[in-house]
Amino acid sequence: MTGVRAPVAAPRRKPRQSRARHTSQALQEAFVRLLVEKGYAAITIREIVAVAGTGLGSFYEYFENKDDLARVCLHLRSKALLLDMRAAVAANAGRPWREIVDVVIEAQLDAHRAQPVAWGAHYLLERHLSSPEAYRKMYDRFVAEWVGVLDAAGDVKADGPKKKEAARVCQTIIYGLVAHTHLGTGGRPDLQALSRQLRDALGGYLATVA
Amino acid sequence: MTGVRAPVAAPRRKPRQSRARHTSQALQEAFVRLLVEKGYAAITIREIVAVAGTGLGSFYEYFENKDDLARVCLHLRSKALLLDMRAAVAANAGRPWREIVDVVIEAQLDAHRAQPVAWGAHYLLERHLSSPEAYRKMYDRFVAEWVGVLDAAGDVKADGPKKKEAARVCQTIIYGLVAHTHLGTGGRPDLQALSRQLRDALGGYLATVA
Amino acid sequence: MTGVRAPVAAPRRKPRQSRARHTSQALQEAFVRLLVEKGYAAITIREIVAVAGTGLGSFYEYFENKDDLARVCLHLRSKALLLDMRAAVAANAGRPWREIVDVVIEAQLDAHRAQPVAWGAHYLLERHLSSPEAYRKMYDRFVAEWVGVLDAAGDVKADGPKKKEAARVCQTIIYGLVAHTHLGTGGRPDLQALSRQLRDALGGYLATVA
Amino acid sequence: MTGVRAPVAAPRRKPRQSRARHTSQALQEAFVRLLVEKGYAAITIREIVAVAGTGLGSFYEYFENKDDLARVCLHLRSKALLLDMRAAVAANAGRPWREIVDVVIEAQLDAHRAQPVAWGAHYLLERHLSSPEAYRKMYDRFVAEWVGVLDAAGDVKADGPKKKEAARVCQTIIYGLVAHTHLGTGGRPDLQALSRQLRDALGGYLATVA
DNA sequence: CATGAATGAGTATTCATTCAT
DNA sequence: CATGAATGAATACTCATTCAT
Repeated sequence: MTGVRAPVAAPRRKPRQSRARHTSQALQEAFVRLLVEKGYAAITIREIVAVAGTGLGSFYEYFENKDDLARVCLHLRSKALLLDMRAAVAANAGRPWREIVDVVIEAQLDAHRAQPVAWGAHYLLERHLSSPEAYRKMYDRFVAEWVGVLDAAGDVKADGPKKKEAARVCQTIIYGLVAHTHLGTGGRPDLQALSRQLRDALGGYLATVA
Repeated sequence: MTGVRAPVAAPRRKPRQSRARHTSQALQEAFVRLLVEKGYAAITIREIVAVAGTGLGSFYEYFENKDDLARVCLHLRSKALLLDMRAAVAANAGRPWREIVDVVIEAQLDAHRAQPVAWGAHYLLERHLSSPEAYRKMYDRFVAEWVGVLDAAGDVKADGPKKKEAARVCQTIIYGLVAHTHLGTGGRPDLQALSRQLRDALGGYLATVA
Repeated sequence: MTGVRAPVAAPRRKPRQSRARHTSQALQEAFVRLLVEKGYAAITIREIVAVAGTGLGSFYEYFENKDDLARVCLHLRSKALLLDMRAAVAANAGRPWREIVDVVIEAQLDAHRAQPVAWGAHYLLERHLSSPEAYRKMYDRFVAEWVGVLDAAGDVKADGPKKKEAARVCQTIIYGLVAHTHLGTGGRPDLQALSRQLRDALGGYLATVA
Repeated sequence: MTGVRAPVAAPRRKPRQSRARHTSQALQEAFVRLLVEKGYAAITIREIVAVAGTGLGSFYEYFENKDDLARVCLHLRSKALLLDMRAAVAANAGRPWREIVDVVIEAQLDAHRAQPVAWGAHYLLERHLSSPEAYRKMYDRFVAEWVGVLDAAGDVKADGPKKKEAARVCQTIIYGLVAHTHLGTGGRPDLQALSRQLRDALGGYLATVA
């Protein structure tokens, strides 16, 4: 130590666009690719930048560390799913719950159908990374979305607590089945069967508590 | 790893095992405690032995490394749960599925009721640690157990594939709800509500596909 | 480094130098400010340009690196002091040594009085930075100046070696007391007391060896 | 990030003796040797352990980092000097100040005579490393010692503030001359001349203010 | 002239693991 | 069987410096 710590504002800038977008994107893609190949713990920053084709320093220009990059990937993907779900619900508001749930199921499966491997990596990463807080936060976002789903249904008349519980259970069921299907099958999830199982499980549960 | 036994099979303890048993146990307990406090990645071997009150070298007398210790903890706990489940089913073979499922639910909840914090740590650990292979293996064991559950029911007559699918969905639902309840609530899971949710979800699903 | 001049020699400023002068000046001032706040080792180029409000690349337009900037700051300041000292001596040549020494003391203290904080930073920097060579070089310049001081006195008649030794001791005493006063007191040096101490110490020493 | 920060006591042990003493000693000696050879900033931890003949990890077993090691070296050496000084004064209490000052000068010079190169490194290191706080602290310790010197003299009767000022000036003079002699001459300080200069400077100053 | 995104050389530091006692 | 000092492989990360715009 040579001097006195003092209140000098620590500057930290984030690049804005174009080139930035490209580099950051490349790093994210490299990361996901490596994630599938060798698992989170085994990935080094040097590998990520090697695969991304950027310099080592560039990594730190865009992300704090490996966890930060992972969190960004996780967040972007689940946010997109959330939006898909919301859009599907909005387009079908007022219809009976059975139809709306079907619509939500299909919306989610469509998203997963497009990139099954990436989703596999996503669920893997999520299991590995989440602190309890991050886990809860993400979960709550989806539960809130499910409350919206039930609200949108024309034939659901449950009070607040009941509805929230049902939303939580629905989210747990769909998340469990979808995640398990993508985790348990190495890259070739049977989305046909998954669709049926989801309908049976969610339909059965909601029919019971409705 | 010699000297470690699942808590159900109580062997005659030879005097010389006594200290060994004690040390291994202490290490496991220290590990679980640290797991809850700071998360898997942040735990070092040095900390484990410090908390356990043993020497650094002793750790390596009992475990290969941190992962090994984690795997042992994970394995012992889930094996015990599996045995509880099996025993409950065996004692109620032939009864209708709704009753047997209730029995299974209660068996699992009893186990969780006894050590809610430890189970929270268990689910945390499992999320963090599992490689896809380990995950599948563990899952398959439980699915097989659920096939047994359905077999034991007097009123289930589904063919093999159908039955296996149902077993998988049941396992996913119960695992998802139980794990989420223990992860999402910081140490104070509402097992009352969980019990009801499980009955509704499993009952609803099975009623649908029965 | 072109465009930088010691404050005493005021050259005609060509328009095109204006911005350059400004940028270089801003960098120096930012550096000195940071030096006081957090110490040499902790300062990064990025911080300097952030505080100076210039671009990162601009730093390298004016300085080779951090050491270069430091050396420039150090050199400018001590050169100015040297010139002040010389001017004071020249204006009082021929008078008895006691008076001339008083004049030199006052000249130095005047310079320090004007910017006590900057001088604190200067001594800090000097301690940190100087290689033995740089240290010796700077010291020799001041010792030579002190030889001039003794030469200018009408009542000193010592031979070369004796005179050089006396000059060295004088420089060491004045440097030590002034530097210590600025280093040891956080920004509020008691220059009144320092003046008295310098007169006593230098006067006492020279009276002894005269 | 994988978990929750929590209040688990961070264990840090320090080896005690024998082997410990040896390793720590070797590291200190290697450091001093490198310090003379290439200067503080250029030294890497890897070099230190290479010269010391220990493993890389061992360095961190005994020191926090390079600064920590430097501080320890600095502290040990100046503490030893302080003790020498004190002992010399104690053995001559009551005698006139001129004699006691001579004794102190000789005590310090004896210490420096024994290891002129190491003392050169010491002054170099001190200049490089000291934060203002560390600087002040060390200085104050020596000033307090000088108060003791003046107290021990049979013929000094100054009041507190006056005495403290005189002590500070004496310390500054002796420190300045000794340090400069060791810094300015590459390893071959003329301690004969230094002794004379110290007597003249301290004697002259004290005679003036006495 | 000014800028700041990109770069990677260079090091500190951690922490699992060994093995002599 | 237990211990903990010694070890060094493995990596994260910083920050000076460049150069295309």
